[in-house]
Amino acid sequence: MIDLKLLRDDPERVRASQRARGDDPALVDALLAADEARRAAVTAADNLRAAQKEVSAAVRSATPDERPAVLEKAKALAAAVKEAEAVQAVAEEALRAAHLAVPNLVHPAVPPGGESDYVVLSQTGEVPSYPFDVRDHLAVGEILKAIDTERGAKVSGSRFAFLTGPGALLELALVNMAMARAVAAGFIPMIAPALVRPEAMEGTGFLGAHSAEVYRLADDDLYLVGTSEVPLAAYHSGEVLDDLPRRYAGFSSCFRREAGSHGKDTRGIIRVHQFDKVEMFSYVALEDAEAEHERLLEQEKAFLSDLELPFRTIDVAAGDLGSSASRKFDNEAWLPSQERWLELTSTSNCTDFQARRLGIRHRTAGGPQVAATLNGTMCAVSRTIALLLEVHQRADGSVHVPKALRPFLGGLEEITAP
RNA sequence: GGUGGCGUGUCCGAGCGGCCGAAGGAGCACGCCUCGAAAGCGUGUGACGGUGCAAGCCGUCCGUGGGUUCAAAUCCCACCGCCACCGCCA
Repeated sequence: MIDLKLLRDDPERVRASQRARGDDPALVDALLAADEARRAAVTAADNLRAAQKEVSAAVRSATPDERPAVLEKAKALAAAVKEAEAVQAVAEEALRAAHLAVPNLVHPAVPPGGESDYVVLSQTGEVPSYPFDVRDHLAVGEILKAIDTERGAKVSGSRFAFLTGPGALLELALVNMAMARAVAAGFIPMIAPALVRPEAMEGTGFLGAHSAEVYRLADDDLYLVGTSEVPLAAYHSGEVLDDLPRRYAGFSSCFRREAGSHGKDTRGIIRVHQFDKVEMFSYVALEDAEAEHERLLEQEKAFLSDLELPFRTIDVAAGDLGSSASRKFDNEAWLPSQERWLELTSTSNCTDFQARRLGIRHRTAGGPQVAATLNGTMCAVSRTIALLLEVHQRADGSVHVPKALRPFLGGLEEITAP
């Protein structure tokens, strides 16, 4: 939710943000109107309530013969209050709906336009060339007996896989490495629930445009999270925090229906319904949000560098931002089998948008203030494994293990076919 | 799943249907005392919304949502959560 005070002060800024996203600026004017309607309703109801309180107090002190008349008056006012409160409730609900429809303000530096209008900020490492025919990650994984998608499909359906032998060990190594780095950088490690209540899902904005992506357990009214951003953001919902920043690194399984991606990335484990992830999540003061965003980005870049994966960093265009994000950086690693860049990690600055929705504030000298929230992927495991297998493959099908990962694999320097 | 108990401000904790935004503590802040501190004493100390240039004024909030009533922290209902015991279970 955007700040309504800001909206009243500078509606044109919000309209401009809408245009940058390719969204409808009329939503802004609808919100302004709803805001005004609510204030009118609140004022009317407040005045009636004040009058009712007064008369109500007079009931006690009334003499027996004035009493019936006062009671009569009180009853009439009570009815009027009830009516005014109904009007207020309707106005408040209308405001809420209009409020939810307006996405976060886009940061001024964000490139305008759609999905393809991103700006490349940097490239780290060189695009590799191979003196042999490269295999894709699934082919490598099958040679090494690291991935079994056929049995994944037999047991659970398409887009499910077993990680076997070295694949399973690779996952544990990556998770441990990601956690170790997060801890060293001051993040509190967390094992987060993967099932959450509707409020957590709503509060983080995942039941809006992306609700078709989300698994729901209808019998229990619980949702399977697509990222531990959800439990980590909801963790402090409704709280006033004494001290910021708070930095968490959450590990959880992630579940995605991939409803709109039929036929896309169907081979291997690049796009699966279930994977594990280590996610960084920061709560900071609003004025520190940009610096924190850089910090998260640096963590992500260092992690990928240490895995010796070539990647580029892009500034995602306004039209491709999620509704909560004011700015988003993606790190895209080189996928040799397809000779293209593939999104591997991502970090979003949600400013105070998500926190306002979840009621997360912190104490300042000037009273409680809405916090800012940011999230960033440390390691999305399945996709990282896919890239390690592809990028570090050798002609004989064996795979080089990056130095930084070796301590987490018992010193193993290469993975070879069994 | 069953039975019983409980949810009040930063925390503990009291609260007869109206005089309760709410006693009393603790904590915290400031002041006095002190060479300094502790102790002691005094004062202050919630959030949100509306309105106003402002001081202020008005309204809402006692887990959440409904209901009864002129009037609800207080009575009724539902839900959520916590605790204890029993059953089941990794």
